[in-house]
Amino acid sequence: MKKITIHDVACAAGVSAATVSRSLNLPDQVKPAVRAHVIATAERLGYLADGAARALASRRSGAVGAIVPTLDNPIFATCIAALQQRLDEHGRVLLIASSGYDPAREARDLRGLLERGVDGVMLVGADHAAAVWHLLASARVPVVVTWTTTGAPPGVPCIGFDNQAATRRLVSYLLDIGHRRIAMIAGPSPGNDRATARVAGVREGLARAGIDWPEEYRVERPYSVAAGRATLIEFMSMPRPPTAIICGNDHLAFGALAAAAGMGIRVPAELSLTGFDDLDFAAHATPALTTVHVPAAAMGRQAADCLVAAASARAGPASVELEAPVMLRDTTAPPPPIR
Amino acid sequence: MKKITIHDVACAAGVSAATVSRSLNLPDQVKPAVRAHVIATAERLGYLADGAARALASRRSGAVGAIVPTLDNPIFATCIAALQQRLDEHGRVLLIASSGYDPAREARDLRGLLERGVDGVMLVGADHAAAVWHLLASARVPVVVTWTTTGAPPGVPCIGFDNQAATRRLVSYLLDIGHRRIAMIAGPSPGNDRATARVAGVREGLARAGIDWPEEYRVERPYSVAAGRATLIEFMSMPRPPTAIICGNDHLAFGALAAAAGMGIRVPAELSLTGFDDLDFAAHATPALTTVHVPAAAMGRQAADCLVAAASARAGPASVELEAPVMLRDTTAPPPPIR
DNA sequence: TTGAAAGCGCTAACAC
DNA sequence: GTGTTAGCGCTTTCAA
Repeated sequence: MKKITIHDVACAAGVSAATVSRSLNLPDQVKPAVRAHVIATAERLGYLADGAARALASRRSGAVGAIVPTLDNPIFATCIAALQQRLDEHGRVLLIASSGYDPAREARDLRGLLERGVDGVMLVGADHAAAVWHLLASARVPVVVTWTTTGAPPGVPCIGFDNQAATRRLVSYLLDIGHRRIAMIAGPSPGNDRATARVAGVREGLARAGIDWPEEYRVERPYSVAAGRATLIEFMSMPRPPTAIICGNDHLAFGALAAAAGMGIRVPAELSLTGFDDLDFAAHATPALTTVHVPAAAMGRQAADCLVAAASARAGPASVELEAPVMLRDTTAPPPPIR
Repeated sequence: MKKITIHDVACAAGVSAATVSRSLNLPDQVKPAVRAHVIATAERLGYLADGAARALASRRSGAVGAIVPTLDNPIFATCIAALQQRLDEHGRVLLIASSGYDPAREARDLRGLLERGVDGVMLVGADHAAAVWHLLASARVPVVVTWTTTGAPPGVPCIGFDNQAATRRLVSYLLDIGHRRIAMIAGPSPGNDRATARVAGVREGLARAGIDWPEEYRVERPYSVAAGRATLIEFMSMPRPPTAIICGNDHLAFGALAAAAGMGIRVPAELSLTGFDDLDFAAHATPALTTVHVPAAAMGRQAADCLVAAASARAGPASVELEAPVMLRDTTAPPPPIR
């Protein structure tokens, strides 16, 4: 028993292949009775369309690609989950790749996606290898940049939020409640405009208040619980330790929180801690983590809509700026009185 | 400027299209000098192969599909991350779908993947709609079942672990340290053989010890932090509350942990709690969560290898049983003395 | 080792 | 509304 093609269905239904094709794809161009009969026949025969042939003839694949830094961080998984679900509703499938924060690998993976004929691509951040933009341009495939609102080439829509403003607000809040010695455990900046913007936000917030930000209060670490743990110990072992630590993401903050507990440092009474992402568990940590809520699911959904629109009509894809509110919870409080 | 095809490259390089194709796909069937020249020309022209045409002619797409219940649970995201990475190393791409634990949606999504011509499919669990197995069989596509070692149709390899044995071991441990009133917050059983097996493991462990398991000590809840929270309150409000609660996954356990804290119940002194999955944060919860380690990344990696092997050779794909060790941490201890 | 030619299964003009 | 006819861009026998 060999593969069933559109011809087999056509023969069995007593119509032409074109009519079968139309019954399936352009239902209202075919007489209802015929269409019903064709569809029933296709079903009876267990016909499964050949996507390759379809894509070759119609010049679109119905697939969308996405490249994220990693799927191991739930914040990206959440975005991808939403993207996938929305694409599914549009009858599209999702091709996914992860770069591991490596620009070269990203370019290579993008090539792979493009060769598979994706009708659109979602990227995280605006900072990518030149090859990425070249490939995208020469393949003439719609792109959407997420997680940021700035830095994308002209014509590329962004669906994101303002990373810099978010940490700036965090700093304002900490200053308001009395902190002056604020440190930051930032994420890796190479190829990561979000991490860079978050640092800039802290710097900006401090500068606006006329507060100096000593070099040693700012370190760059991989996004991991272990790094957060180790770095908190470093910070708190300084002769003049910070009273508040801003972490580049929630993983770092969880590590810092655990290390503080281990060192017997009470959070928030003795030390304030903030995260970034608002993962599911942030609200359930003990104490509950003050953090910035990243609208991951919303970005995924809107990216899907944007790409589907761009693929069908030439619906001028507009950029969207989403909210990234500070979630004040229980890891922040005024600093202890100065001794 | 239109799309560059293999013919353009052939012309520019002064060879035939066949030679270009071979230079790219079967490099050692072509004289090194010619090959080098062809590849350079392709590069210079910015040639990007058309996957649809390639797939149509060669009858394989280089894509693998995976359907997971949800990507929003990091345990599946971790598996997918590993699967994707390994496929990437093999030059394959990953098409991903999520069923939301809905068998009908799973069948529909599988159809979508199959129509896109995936060369293999990874499924979670062995309990699927009949349509799923039919589709797979008639499309003659290799499948691999993960997360379990039993229940798959003959000939379908499983790369998983023994869910039942895992919770049985958990129960043995709890019995050993003195617990007799053991409750369970199980996950939704419909279409979920893992959840069912985990309940069976608890039942078996208790039965082996000759201990009765009252109906009211076993409830089924959605896999969410909120459900864990609410259910713990229910359990602890019973006239005769359990001294230990086994949660169907870590999310439920986190919720239970938070609720216990809220109720002023000390864990593990007054109540023992266990999870299942061993998410990143399990080790960093306060107290650190005793749970079953699910080898999500290992399953993803091995599933990738299995599918790639099955697609190229007919390498009899073998089932693999992985370890799912109990991670004893700080949420379990002997029950309080009987008053 | 290379080239010529025949499709792969489907869609999209274009006729009828 | 439906059928006919060309390809879509590539791989792959088969000959040379």
